[in-house]
Amino acid sequence: MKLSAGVILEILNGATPEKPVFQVINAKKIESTNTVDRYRLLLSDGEYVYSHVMLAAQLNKIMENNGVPNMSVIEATRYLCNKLQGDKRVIILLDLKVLASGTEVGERLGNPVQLNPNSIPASAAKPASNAGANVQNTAVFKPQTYNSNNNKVMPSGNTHLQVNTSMQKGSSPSTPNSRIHSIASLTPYQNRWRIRARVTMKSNIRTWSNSKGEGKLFNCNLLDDSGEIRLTAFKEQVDKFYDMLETNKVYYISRCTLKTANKQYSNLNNDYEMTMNPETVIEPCNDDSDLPTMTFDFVKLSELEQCKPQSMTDIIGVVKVCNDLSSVIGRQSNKEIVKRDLQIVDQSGLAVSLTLWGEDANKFDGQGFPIVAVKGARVSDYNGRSLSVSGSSQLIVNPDIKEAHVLRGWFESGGRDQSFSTYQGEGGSSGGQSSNWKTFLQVKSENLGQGEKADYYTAKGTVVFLKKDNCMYQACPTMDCNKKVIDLGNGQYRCEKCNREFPNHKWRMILSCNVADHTDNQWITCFQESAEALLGVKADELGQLRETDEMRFDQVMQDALFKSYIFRMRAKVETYNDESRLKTVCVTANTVNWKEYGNQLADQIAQLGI
DNA sequence: CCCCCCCC
Repeated sequence: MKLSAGVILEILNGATPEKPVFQVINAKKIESTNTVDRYRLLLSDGEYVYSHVMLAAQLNKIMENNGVPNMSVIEATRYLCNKLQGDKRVIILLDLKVLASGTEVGERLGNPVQLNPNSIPASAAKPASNAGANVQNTAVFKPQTYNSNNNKVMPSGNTHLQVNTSMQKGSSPSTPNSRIHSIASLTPYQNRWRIRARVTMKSNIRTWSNSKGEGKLFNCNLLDDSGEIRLTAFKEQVDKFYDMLETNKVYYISRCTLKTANKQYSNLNNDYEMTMNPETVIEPCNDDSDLPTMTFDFVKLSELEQCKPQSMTDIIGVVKVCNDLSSVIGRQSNKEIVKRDLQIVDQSGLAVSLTLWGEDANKFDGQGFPIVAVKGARVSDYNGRSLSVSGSSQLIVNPDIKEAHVLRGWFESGGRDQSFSTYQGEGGSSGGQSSNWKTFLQVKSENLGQGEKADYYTAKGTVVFLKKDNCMYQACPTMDCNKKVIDLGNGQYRCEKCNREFPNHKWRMILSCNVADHTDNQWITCFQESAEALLGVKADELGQLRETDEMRFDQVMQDALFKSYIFRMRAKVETYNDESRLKTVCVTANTVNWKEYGNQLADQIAQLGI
């Protein structure tokens, strides 16, 4: 009996060969309370064994009549391969024919090896997959485990996270609750499982309030030697389990709700995540010495280029520069936040900025070139690429793991003296500043400003239109108060914000103008300084002109047209009266430095790679 | 059911 050797890989890579022949190594009933039960198969093609295989529900009858005993050789008359979130693929058998019963075959055919669903090798038929995909799964450093309790690096036997204990050992329905499942084997299609896992991260309790309601929650990350998963508790379950769950301790956990993880918010290597429900059972486990305490999926600093901005990734580096504490005012929170910028380096020859916030920043000691590992660092495209330790990140200083020792060895034996390259904003040199050069067409086609945060970009543009109506107003003369004043007519001007009258006012500008480049045009708003730069006149002087010499005022507006500048812009969609539109504020407008701009163009041309 | 994690 001949299996279609290699056919699993072909199917997973998009091919649809006719009537492939497989061996069913094992079948397991996945019971469901809210839909029909399904069967999950461990399928072999003689070369590979694949575990993400489901049987269409209409074939359940065959299974129930024991029509496909283990080791049966089957022909898949009809089948399909579905892509799930995270590029996972599941093969679904729609129709099958038993060519030889397992009772006759009796053994595995060939010497198939388990295929890791997280990293399916390409076959000749592999279609182009999406570029820029999360590179975490292809990190060059293998995930390692270590045990912080005894500070010994444990042997890394856990690099393959696909091990599915329940499938490999077969099901034992007589004791469904006593057997321990591996985290990697959990799917939303099972409802009877129990894991034994270590809490590697526990968040604070957070509250929320939005249009859908309000409540409180916390998450924690769970780890066993097969993989990791995020667990979230809401409301009642927060009260029930928050104190009980402690970081670094091990628990038996069962009866949580599994759902597909939103990769945007999770840095864990799991397609699913768990939510506690009223049935959830958690018991402490004291014998925890065998479980790993932390896994990393390190990405080299030179590989950050392939990480999408706003994604999370695990990184490790030597702190070459530790800057002093500083603080910023959060744009949305409007509160002062303490931060510290580090510059970290690794063997890949890159130096990247890593920002610590709050307590992490406060207590960080940069003496002696410490090594920092961050699980779930946020990647941003500021200055090309930079990193930030976010709330769900875990920062570990001088971790006792193999990668850290290798890094230390490299740094001490010459690494510290080598020169490092840095990421640049698009277009290369711009005095170390993030430039992010865009044409106005790119601004539109790339949907700049459509995200949660404002987008900054640089563009060369020519002023083609100025709205002179309402381009300036009489403002409160108090420093830092730019509130429009009310002309009381008696020579007094009232500021509602400062709640007082003044004998004078200052002039403030809000200049709407249209700027164009060779691709498109853009309406922008220029406030005081940038408006003065475009008009070549101070606001107070222009205000005088407007009141005393309208001809010359108009002339100033006229003269400002058709001049070119390098604009620094902040773009953000704003919603007003249910209508949302892109608002672009000019941060600075500088006269064109032609030598610099020429170099800039030359860089862009070079990047075309012609 | 959250998903904010900040700045240039």
